[in-house]
Amino acid sequence: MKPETDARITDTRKKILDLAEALMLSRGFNAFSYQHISAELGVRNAAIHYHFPKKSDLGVALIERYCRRFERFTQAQAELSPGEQLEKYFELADRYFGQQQICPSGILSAELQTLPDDMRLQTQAFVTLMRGWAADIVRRGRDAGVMHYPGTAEGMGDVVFAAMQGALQLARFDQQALQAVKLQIRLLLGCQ
Amino acid sequence: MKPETDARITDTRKKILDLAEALMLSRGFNAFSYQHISAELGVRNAAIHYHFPKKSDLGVALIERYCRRFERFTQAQAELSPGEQLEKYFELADRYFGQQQICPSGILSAELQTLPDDMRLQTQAFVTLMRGWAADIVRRGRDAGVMHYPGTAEGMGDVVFAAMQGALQLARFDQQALQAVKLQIRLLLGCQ
DNA sequence: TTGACACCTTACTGACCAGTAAGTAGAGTC
DNA sequence: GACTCTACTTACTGGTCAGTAAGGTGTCAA
Repeated sequence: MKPETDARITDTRKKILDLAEALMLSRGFNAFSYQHISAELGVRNAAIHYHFPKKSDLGVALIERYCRRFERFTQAQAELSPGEQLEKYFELADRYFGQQQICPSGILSAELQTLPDDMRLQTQAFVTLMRGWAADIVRRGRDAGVMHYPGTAEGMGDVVFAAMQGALQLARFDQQALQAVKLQIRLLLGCQ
Repeated sequence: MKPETDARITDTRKKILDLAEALMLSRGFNAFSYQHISAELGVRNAAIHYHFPKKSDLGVALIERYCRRFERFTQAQAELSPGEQLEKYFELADRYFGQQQICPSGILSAELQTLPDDMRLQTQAFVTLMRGWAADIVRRGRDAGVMHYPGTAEGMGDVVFAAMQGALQLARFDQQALQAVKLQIRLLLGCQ
């Protein structure tokens, strides 16, 4: 039995992923290069290719990490009330906003047509996770009697997810927009 | 007095703009090149540079055209009822969806950090137009007693705008998502 | 002490990119 | 028939990009 799995995540590899993540969320996947990363990291270009032979390998690894992280995130929130879960969902967006970034699903779906197939599939999985969680929150909110809205939980979840993704993009022009959209969603869910 | 203004819009120039528009909405501004356009148009690369010396000139011209088009669009709808205006707003999105495209404000805000300054300014103007129109619709809808929602018209307008922008991106993964979001927005506005 | 391996480096390739300079063909003007 | 302007062309530059091949170095295990 080998103690591998996550043991082989070297320091450099993690730093590459961290830098690539920041670059992707602020500039987009197509708009950053291995040069951007290697210059910042103080290594040569080929060092990045050693860890991620193709750029799509880096992209897939990034989204996989998002998926794992988001699953840990939802599991950690599992015991909270739906209202608190919604606020945690909002806090995710706040964190992106604070770093002048947008939601990974926003960038990736905007660039989707130019992404390699493996990245597209992985993106789809990530979007499905985020969408599902939004629907879950509002479904449990309604079941618990603390959220009130017409239509289905899936429909309302999609509106919450889509509006938050759009709000992060809007916030690039108007700093207040994210707050405004969060407030309006709370009002629409009848939980404020 | 010269009869200029729009008279100098040649056929080629218009074709370039049309092709660039389609490319931008499906692939993004950074992800298409003058080669894409010239190959499709059967001219040489430099012909595009003749009409649009820098790529940012083409970008600015594109967004300016969007602004003019959107202003004509809202003026043409001025006499309709708020409910009908909302449906026209939705039809805009349907048209993008039908061509596997997303909203220009979606692409441009996602790529914003990599865009030249002149394009950023123009994008801001376009986003302001679209946002304002969404707020106008729901404000007049409430004033006319046909739409009902908590909070401010600006907040509700932002949610509608952001949700539609997000929905077009979501629709790249799930064909039903756009319909679902439109339906939910109608329900939230109490006009269905 | 030797060999294997992880983790880099140097040095390169070929593709693509935006952008430019100089020339040309045709249409319209005086 | 010379002049001018529009709308291109050919031919090129310099930069950036992802990706590769081959070599070096330090660590660790047998």
